Amino acid sequence: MTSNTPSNHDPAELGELERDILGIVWRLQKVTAEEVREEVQRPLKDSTIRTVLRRLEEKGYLAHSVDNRTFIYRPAESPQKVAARAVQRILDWFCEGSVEELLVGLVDSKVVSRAELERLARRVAAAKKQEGGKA
Amino acid sequence: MTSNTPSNHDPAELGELERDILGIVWRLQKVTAEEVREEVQRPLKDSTIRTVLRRLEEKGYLAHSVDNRTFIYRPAESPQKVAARAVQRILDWFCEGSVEELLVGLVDSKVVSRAELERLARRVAAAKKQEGGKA
DNA sequence: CTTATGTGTTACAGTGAGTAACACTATGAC
DNA sequence: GTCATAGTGTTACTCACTGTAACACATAAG
Repeated sequence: MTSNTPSNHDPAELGELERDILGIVWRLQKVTAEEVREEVQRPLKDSTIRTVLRRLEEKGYLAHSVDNRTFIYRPAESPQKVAARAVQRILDWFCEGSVEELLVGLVDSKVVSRAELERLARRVAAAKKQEGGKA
Repeated sequence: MTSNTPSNHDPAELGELERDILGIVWRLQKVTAEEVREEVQRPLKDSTIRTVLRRLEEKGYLAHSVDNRTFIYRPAESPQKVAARAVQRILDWFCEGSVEELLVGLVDSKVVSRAELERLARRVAAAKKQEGGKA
């Protein structure tokens, strides 16, 4: 593993533009600043895009490699992972860590439908067998 | 006007002190500024506490009634509801709305155990009967 | 009327995000 | 070799928000 800031960052604390750009990188997987700029809705200067990309990398969301002097940015973590950490924080803050409370709330608020939850639970149960219960 | 910004607020964007105090109100259900102050860890001036309480009310997390000229603060929304909305936003931002993606990520990241998920799904399935399947 | 007690108003410093200019460097054209 | 071009590094400014609080105002109690 190549040194990461060990999952210390904080998804919810991204600004709107940062989220936008992060989303673009997640979608395209490999992008240059120029490409990002074309993709972004707002008309922004090149330096703005690059500043945000750099900050996202500092925060651990992105990584870049250099292709012939041009930076190619890539996600450093999957959206799922980032989202999971975000949810973890919500759990800690608003539900005192009780996943059940949270899930109940999600169903209550129609964020997750019963059907979805059941389907997912089934899927997970199925996956469990294959894995053979690890810790 | 009593007008609230109708559920437009944004749980993740609370500061640390705000979250602390919101947590206290959720725990105690009915509190005065003084009581909050006793509960908070940091040594803060009375006006600080009251400012934060007021801001939390402005943001829609709290409500207050007046008991003999003293403000009694109460939660305006359940933690579950707030948490659900927060999760909804995470969904929108990081999973393009796919609950499944999110839940898979949660299980992957061990935020939610398989067991929990299954248990919850069962519980939800049970609840469904009572409600009579709506959309 | 004076004193507590509690509220309303206002403010200021620190931080982070949005936004960008400008300087620097290396590559390719001539 | 020099010049233009494309791309990066550095630096900065503004705004909004949060933590923190002082101070003025009002009202119930004595």
